[in-house]
This record gives sequence, structure tokens and C-alpha cells, in this order.
Amino acid sequence: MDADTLSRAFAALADPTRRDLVARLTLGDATVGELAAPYAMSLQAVSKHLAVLESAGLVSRRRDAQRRPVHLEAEVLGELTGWIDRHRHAAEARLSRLDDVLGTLPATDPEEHAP
Amino acid sequence: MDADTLSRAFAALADPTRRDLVARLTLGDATVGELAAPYAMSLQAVSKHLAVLESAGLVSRRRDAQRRPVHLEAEVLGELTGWIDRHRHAAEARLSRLDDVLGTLPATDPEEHAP
DNA sequence: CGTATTGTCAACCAAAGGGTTGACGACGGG
DNA sequence: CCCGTCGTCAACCCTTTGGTTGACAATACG
Repeated sequence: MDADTLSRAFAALADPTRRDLVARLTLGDATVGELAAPYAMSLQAVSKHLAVLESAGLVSRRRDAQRRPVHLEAEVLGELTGWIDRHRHAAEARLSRLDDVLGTLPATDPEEHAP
Repeated sequence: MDADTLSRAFAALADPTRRDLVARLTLGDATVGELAAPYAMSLQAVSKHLAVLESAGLVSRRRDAQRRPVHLEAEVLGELTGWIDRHRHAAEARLSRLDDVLGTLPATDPEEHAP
């Protein structure tokens, strides 16, 4: 899980069009043309977005005659949630230790941030 | 959870320095100077990175005399994992339905969809 | 064979990103 | 009151990014 993969994957998902493409691909593989159809932009632009997703490891392309069916690779998504969760939980753990220290205060009704 | 927040947050985490800052902040609040110390770059550069994190809602800054203690806001991290998990699970659910359809085949390992 | 379909490659452009340096603003401590 | 500290603002620079158009590669099909 090198930092570069992480950087590329986060960067890939930073674009609404690319997130949309990912969402579309959860419904199943699709060709570039099918993927491009809904958008106002050119086919080439969508092809570039797919290249970004591919270089981030989020997507792979097969070859089928002239078509290039695009397939979602969900594993990298797991690395992203992995990174985020690790740090979020670290922060929350620290907070609950803090609550411990302040624990003698009048029942601060904790909003159940870490069930 | 507008698309803009999502875009800004993903973009914010696409930079290794900013991810590092987030990691540092899970240990507790810190001033800009403290945060900048480990890096080769200028204080202004780190200040800019913090501005990016702040505009993504990942961080907030108090005022304490000349100091500007930075505080990690973990909630947005939850929105990110929310988006990712939603789509990852959608993809996996679809795959398992597909396995259902192909279910009469000789017990394919779930990982083996792309040989 | 010729041609239509499907995508990629290449060159280009405007805008955004990540960094620099220099100057300034707001405080606290002599 | 002046000075040092902490941080932001502003201008600038180079690279990356998201988009365009035009040409070309590969393959099916009449």
C-alpha cells in the first residue's frame, strides 16, 4: 500500500465525473461509449478519466474486438477505507481517553461517537 | 453531503503531506509551527495545506493569542468511507448475485472473477 | 475490398496546484 | 513602547489537470 497508490486513488475520486463513472460501474462492466453517453463532454475526455481510474488501480480494461469493456476493481477502495478508518479510529480513541481524564465531570451525555 | 464537499475532501487527502498532517493531528491539536517543523518546506506552504484541509472541513482552527491551534474534524472522514462503502458493497452485492446465476458451476472462489 | 464503428494518441489551451519569497498583522514580554 | 514570535496575504513560477479538436489503429460488416 505505497503512498503513491493512495495518492492516485484519492485523486481519482476527487473528480465528480470519475466518481460517477465508478458508481455506474458498480452496476456492471461497460464500454467506453456506453460510459461516455450520459455526459456533455467528448468521448476522449471520458477515455482520459478512465485512464486516470486505471492508473489508480480502480478499474481495468479488457479487449473485445473494437470494444474495451471497463471493469471496476473494488480492492483499492478497501485500501482507502483502510487508511481513513485507521486514522479516524485513532482520533476517536484519543478522544475517549480524554473523556476518561475528564470523566469526573457532570455526565456530558456523549453522542455515542464510537459504538 | 454535496458533491463539492466530497470532491474537496478526496482532493485534500490526495496529497501525502496533507495525509501526514491528518495523521499527526490524530495525536492531538497542534499549532502551525509544530505541524510545519518536520517538513523541508516553508511554513507558508504548510499553512496553505492546512487551508485546503480546512476548506474540505477536515480541520478547524481556533485563535489563541498569536497561535492558531489546528484541530482534526473527523466527521467528514465518515462521509468519505460512507461513499466508498456504499459503492463497494453495491459492487460486491452484484457480484454475489452473479455468482448466484453462475452458481451451478464448480465452486468458484469469489476472488477468481478475472483470471 | 471498402467503409462504419469504437477507441486511443497527440497537440494544444486555460485553469488549478504546490511550492517559493517578501511584506504585513496581531500579540505578549521585556 | 519596541521587539520578537507566530502566522497569513500576495505575487510569482512551474507543473499537472481537465477539456478541446484532429488524425489514426483496429476490427466488424456489406
